[in-house]
Amino acid sequence: MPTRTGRPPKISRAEIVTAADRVIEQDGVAGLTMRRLAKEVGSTAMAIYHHVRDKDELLLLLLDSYAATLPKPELPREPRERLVAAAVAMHEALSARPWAVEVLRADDLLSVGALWYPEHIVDAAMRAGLSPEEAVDAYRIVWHYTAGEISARVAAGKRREEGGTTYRERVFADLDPAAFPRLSEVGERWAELTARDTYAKGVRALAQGLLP
Amino acid sequence: MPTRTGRPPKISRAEIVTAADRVIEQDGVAGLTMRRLAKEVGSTAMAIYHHVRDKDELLLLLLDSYAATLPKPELPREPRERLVAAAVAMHEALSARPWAVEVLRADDLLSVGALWYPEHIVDAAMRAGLSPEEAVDAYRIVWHYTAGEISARVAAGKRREEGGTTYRERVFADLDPAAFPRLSEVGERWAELTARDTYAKGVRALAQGLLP
DNA sequence: ACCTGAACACCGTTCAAGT
DNA sequence: ACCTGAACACCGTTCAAGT
Repeated sequence: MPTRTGRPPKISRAEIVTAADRVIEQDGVAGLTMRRLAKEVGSTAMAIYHHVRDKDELLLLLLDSYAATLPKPELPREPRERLVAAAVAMHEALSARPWAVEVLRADDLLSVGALWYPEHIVDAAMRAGLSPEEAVDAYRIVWHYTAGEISARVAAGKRREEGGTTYRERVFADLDPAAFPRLSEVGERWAELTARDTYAKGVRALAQGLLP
Repeated sequence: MPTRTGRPPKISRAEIVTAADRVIEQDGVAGLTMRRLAKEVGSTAMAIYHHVRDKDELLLLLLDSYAATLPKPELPREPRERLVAAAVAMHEALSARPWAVEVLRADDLLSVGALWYPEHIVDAAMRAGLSPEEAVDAYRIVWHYTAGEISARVAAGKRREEGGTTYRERVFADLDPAAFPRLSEVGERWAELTARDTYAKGVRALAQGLLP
């Protein structure tokens, strides 16, 4: 074992990661800047680059550290219910850290610690009788739906925070009933209807449509 | 009609919008900066602010101008097929301008000119026998899936461009077969399997699961 | 009325120098 | 080996001044 020499470190990778998590909790991902993070760890922005290659790597570290804490619930035996339960668990994990979706969108699969979810969704699909290829398709379809739902939820939250009439409201306000009879029919109830949580409904539909 | 006085304009809103579309076509949304756009219209960044409130408004204008050009295909009569066809058309429209999803994620509905899609998806769902509430749920679920699929596609494209081993590949490389038997089984074929276009398969599953 | 240039308050990151 | 400060090359946007 080589003797470590030189100046002893003031900050560690672990410290940086927990500080970053704290910053995101307070100010959102957009609030996580290298300078702000430096302040949080009581150092300078440039010191961080000595422990982490760049901001992207930091986000991946953050992801892994969060993934490690995820619960691995007992899943029902019946294949269709099993798939739905695993998907709902994945959705819950992401709901707690919605920024993770933005980081993960790059890959249609979660980080190391979160492989549990795809594993069990693929497993459920295969237990239901799908081939490996079909099971992977099923997982990806569920993932796209899940990621899309979370993204919309995040965006809707931001919109509500900012307040004011949204583009959507203005669009609905001067809607031509002749051209859009169905949307006009729903009309003003749109906001109320779109606030409902329909995630589970969607996964159940997917499970029914995808599994034999 | 009041007489317009003062310095005649050198650039117009329409010019700005078409220039912005050109910039995005060449350099992607990330490449669309006010300074870059100014160069494209042959003016200064600040001149643009005289025609457009801010960058967000510019993106909405861009969206509307694109939406106006969208085809409105004849749809099949049979409700389930009708829903699938409308969704596929929406997916195609977004595939051609993937940045639109990023702008639209804010609202779970398209811009004025693109209302055609939700209108017909809701219509198909109601023709199939769903209540207005259920039909809106169905639309939103289809929208989340569609947006998620496009986002993943965009991200995958970027990843491929940048090249090099991705995080995902590294994750798969040292996969514990005991902990993740199903994923290990698929293993190296993952990249090949996830490259397949499964959008239509997903919508068909949704249609089957959501409609009576 | 429309356009311009300089400037502000930010980014992530590099570089050369310190301890 | 680790940290620092100054600096670079960017952002979107504001402001005061020009034509």
